[in-house]
Amino acid sequence: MLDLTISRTAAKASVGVETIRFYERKGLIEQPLKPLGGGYRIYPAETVARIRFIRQAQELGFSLREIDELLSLRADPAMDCAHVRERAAEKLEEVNAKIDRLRAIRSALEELIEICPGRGALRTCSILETLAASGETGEHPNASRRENSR
Amino acid sequence: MLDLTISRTAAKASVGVETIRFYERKGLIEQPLKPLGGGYRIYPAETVARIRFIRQAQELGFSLREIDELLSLRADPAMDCAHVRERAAEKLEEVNAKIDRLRAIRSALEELIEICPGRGALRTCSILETLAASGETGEHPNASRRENSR
DNA sequence: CTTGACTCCGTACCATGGTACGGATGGCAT
DNA sequence: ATGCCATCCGTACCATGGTACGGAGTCAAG
Repeated sequence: MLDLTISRTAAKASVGVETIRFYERKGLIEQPLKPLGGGYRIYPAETVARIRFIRQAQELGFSLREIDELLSLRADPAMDCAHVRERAAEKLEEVNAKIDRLRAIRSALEELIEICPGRGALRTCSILETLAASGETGEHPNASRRENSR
Repeated sequence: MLDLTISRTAAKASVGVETIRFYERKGLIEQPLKPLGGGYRIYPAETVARIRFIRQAQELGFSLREIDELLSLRADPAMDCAHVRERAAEKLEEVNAKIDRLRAIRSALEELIEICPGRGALRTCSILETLAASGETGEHPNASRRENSR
């Protein structure tokens, strides 16, 4: 198989060359050493998987910083396992919360599809109304002092 | 109940005042009319729900443009129902894809948590390795030559 | 009728996540 | 040895999604 130069790596990972360099600068992927004696860098196949993971995680609303945290979670003898476990559990909570919210949106979309062309379609219904079950939470540490009187 | 001025609306929705103005400029929420005879704008309660939805959807990786599309999906007599249905079905596909990817990440995290502190922990395992099942797909129409767009 | 907090509006600035550009260098086929 | 493309590296620029700021107007209490 052909060596993974940067442009071939980029093509396999479905990103541009500049994106790979950008991730290297950000420390998300490791820049391979230049071959001794000069020449071009060769990337390990794992880099392709890593970039793909980055892009997928981004579409799920994780920032590059968070993705870096996810990627550095590894169970190996060089890591403090209790720490890894703890961080993984936190991430797991976030992921579960996202799944729940996506499921709520999914239900709303399904209801919309079901209602829409059914009969005379005289019923009105938007995503927001369908989602109305979503509860009230706390206030924000911002704005309006003097909440009383008026 | 007290009138929802912009700062009270912002507090209820857990965002800053400036964020509301920004969303108005972008057309994501409608700016209420100023009361005739001058004075401050009063926001309908629905705006709070709308803003909360926007923030949640953002955390799920939707852009403001996409969120606008989601919010404008409504089954009502003024809309072309077949069109709404079609767009809703597209969004539903996206949402399902996101749920699937999150589930894969969840499994990886669970495996990590399970493996990590178990025994001698001599096994090495990262999220990426755990996710290795995620398949290879095609190449990108990118790479060599800088003449492409996205 | 003054004071202090809030609104309104325009414009400027900021962080994140890239994209593009340009000059120097490397690889390789003719 | 000469093109021609790709790599390398630094710097500049860009879009998105806000955040901050300044000045003028508004409201309500004292």
